[in-house]
Amino acid sequence: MNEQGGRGFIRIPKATFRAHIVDGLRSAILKGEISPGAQVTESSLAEQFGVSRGPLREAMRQLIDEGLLVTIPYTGTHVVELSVDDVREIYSMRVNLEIFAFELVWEKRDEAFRQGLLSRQAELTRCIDSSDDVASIDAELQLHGFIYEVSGHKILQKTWESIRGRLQLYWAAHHRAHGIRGPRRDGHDSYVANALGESLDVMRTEIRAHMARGGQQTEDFLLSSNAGKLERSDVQARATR
Amino acid sequence: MNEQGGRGFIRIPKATFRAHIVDGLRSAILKGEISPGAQVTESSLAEQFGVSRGPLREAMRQLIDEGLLVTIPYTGTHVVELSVDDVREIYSMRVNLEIFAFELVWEKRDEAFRQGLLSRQAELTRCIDSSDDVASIDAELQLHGFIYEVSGHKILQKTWESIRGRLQLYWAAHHRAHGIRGPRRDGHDSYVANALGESLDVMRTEIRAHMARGGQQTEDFLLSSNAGKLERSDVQARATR
DNA sequence: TGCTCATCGATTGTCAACAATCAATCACAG
DNA sequence: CTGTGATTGATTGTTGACAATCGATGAGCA
Repeated sequence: MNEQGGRGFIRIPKATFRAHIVDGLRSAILKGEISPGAQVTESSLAEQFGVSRGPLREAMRQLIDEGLLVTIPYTGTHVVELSVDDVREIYSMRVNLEIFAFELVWEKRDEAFRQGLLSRQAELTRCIDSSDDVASIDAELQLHGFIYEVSGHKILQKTWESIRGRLQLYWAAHHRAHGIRGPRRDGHDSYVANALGESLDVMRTEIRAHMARGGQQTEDFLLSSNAGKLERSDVQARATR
Repeated sequence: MNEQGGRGFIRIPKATFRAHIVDGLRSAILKGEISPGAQVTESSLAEQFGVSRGPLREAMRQLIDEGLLVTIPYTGTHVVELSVDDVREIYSMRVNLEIFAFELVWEKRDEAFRQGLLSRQAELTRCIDSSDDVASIDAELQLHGFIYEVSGHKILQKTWESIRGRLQLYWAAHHRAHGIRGPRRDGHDSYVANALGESLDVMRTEIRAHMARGGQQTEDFLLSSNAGKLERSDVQARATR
């Protein structure tokens, strides 16, 4: 894990240390600098971030809430491990949430919506064409997240954010394991086309198909890479939020 | 998980102060002992619960995440205020979540499911008949929550829990303001009947109608009781999570 | 060998004091 | 009287030290 040279005396990092640490730690987890299953201790992280255990503790608590960390009282805290069931749940939930978001947005689609969707699609295409896998993961999340933003539904948005982290974690692990990640560009082309199309029912079908493809691919990866890790379920069973 | 018989007499969960405080504080908020909009300070609560500010702070952070508290850095923390938009969002989200839950459960409905649903309906009816409004709120939440439990979908369950608190807060405030709360018993009778019925589509319609009734009732209450409270939006605009 | 139990190191949980920030107040000049 | 800037009290943010708990280790013994 790389320490960014000393600790810059840049005041006003974020209104509070906690928010700053949350971003840094989450980023480190999603970038794979701390691999799934690895233990993270408050003391070492506090030293790395140059703060005391207090704010760091609260930051970890938030990441536990986001489902990126798992903790066992008085014992230890680990980066969450991949689970096939979790991935199934995430994708089935995504189908549900994204259809709901489109139902909210459908009648309010305007030129700005069209532009926003197309620009994000273009960015995603660019990242795929240049084989920048890490950036393409982010671009894909930006594309899908756009719908939730436009919906203006705060609870829906927060729910999306609560699963986005784990989704990104799965994708990032998938990328590191398989070298190439390869999201289906034509899949997103038809996704965007239908999102701008005439029929909401067609879009519903598109979302289900879109998620089925992505979910299946991720499941296959997990089944192959997770064989023989039985202690994980044991850890999760005893874990508390 | 079964408790090992060895020394399993440690009755109190007492695992951590934080969990205990979260329950106590949330209960106090939902019971109205701290009214919406009231300020809660860490020091006074710490003294009240007989603990230091550390664990209490983490407990508050969790309730902030649950949407029961709102905090402004370095300034203060308040019990969240009712907002018409929030209620709209909660109810629209509930329609979505509960339909999803029934889609998951529908094919797996068995005798245990039927029994669980009927017993909770009976409990709700009993509370309504005895005019125990506070208990009927809890009973209604138990009835609806049962669906999410049975679904076995952890993310869906957590999402439901993340809005349940605010829903309960609204209902409790409604009850205190109007004296009588009066959930529609026949509404729940048809709800349960359709939940045990043959057609999933009918159940979808039932859920939409059920939420429309409850949502409209709560909205009317908020519009009448919240007139002239404009500074609230100001507070929420500056609040951070 | 195989089992029990005390011990030890590691990690999280808790505490009380100190620092930073904000909002209200008040003196004061125009 | 009105607006403005310093002051002050209140509240959250941060810190380092101390306590409680857990899992592993190894000694002791049948």
